[in-house]
Amino acid sequence: MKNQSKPVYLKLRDMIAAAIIDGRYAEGDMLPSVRALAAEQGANPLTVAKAYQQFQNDGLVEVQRGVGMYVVPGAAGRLRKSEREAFLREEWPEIRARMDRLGVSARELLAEA
Amino acid sequence: MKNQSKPVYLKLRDMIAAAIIDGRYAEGDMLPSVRALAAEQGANPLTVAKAYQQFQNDGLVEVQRGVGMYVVPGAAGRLRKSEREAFLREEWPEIRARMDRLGVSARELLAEA
DNA sequence: CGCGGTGTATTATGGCACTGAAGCAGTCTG
DNA sequence: CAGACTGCTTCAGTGCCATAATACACCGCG
Repeated sequence: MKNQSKPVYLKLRDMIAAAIIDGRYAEGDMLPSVRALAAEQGANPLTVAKAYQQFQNDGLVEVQRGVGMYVVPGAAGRLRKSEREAFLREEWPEIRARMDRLGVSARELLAEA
Repeated sequence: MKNQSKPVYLKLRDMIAAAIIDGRYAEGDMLPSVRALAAEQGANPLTVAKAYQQFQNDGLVEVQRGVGMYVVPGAAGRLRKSEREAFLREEWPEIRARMDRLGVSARELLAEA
């Protein structure tokens, strides 16, 4: 029902963001090259570059031309913080309203953990 | 952060679905004509028709040619049920994983209610 | 019947996002 | 310098979305 086909570059972006937050791409580490990640994910190098671009703009990764892209110190924390705020501010209210309309109990779902 | 620009016809679809579930378009009622709703929402009649089309396909709305489109009896319940299932199956797991990663606790979410 | 209200089909057009292919530019290593 | 790696730029193709302008088919009412 819901169109779950997000653009590839956004899926990659989320994938990378999760990896940074979880520390699988540690601060100071070099990210996989666009070509390497593209090959691994079966995507186009340009599409990967577009995903990386998002992080550059936010200053979470730094580019060394001809070398690679590095995770900036503090990136994991800042990323978690900003995503957390964005989630609470923009996504949760809608989700909550949706759950109420559909008769889904938030308390019930959150208790399962 | 999250791209909130969904296609117009999907936004209309969600808007109408919410109205049906909430009973603002009651079962047996006639929906606004494509031209009327288009004018009201500043959209194109064809785009509205495309949104309505979704509900016809699911048998939630019946067309009386030359008259209008009517909400089928039981539509609200069926719609709520199917959306509820889709939500729990497709959206909730991702939301839950996201919350865990971002360190959002159930407690702080439920406190707002 | 005639008129104005419904939804629908057709065709064309412009815009935009996504993806892709090839090549350019910078850096490191030997 | 030569080669192999990096990211980046440019040009192009594809498909979806939204819009528009018509035209058609049906119904209810006077």
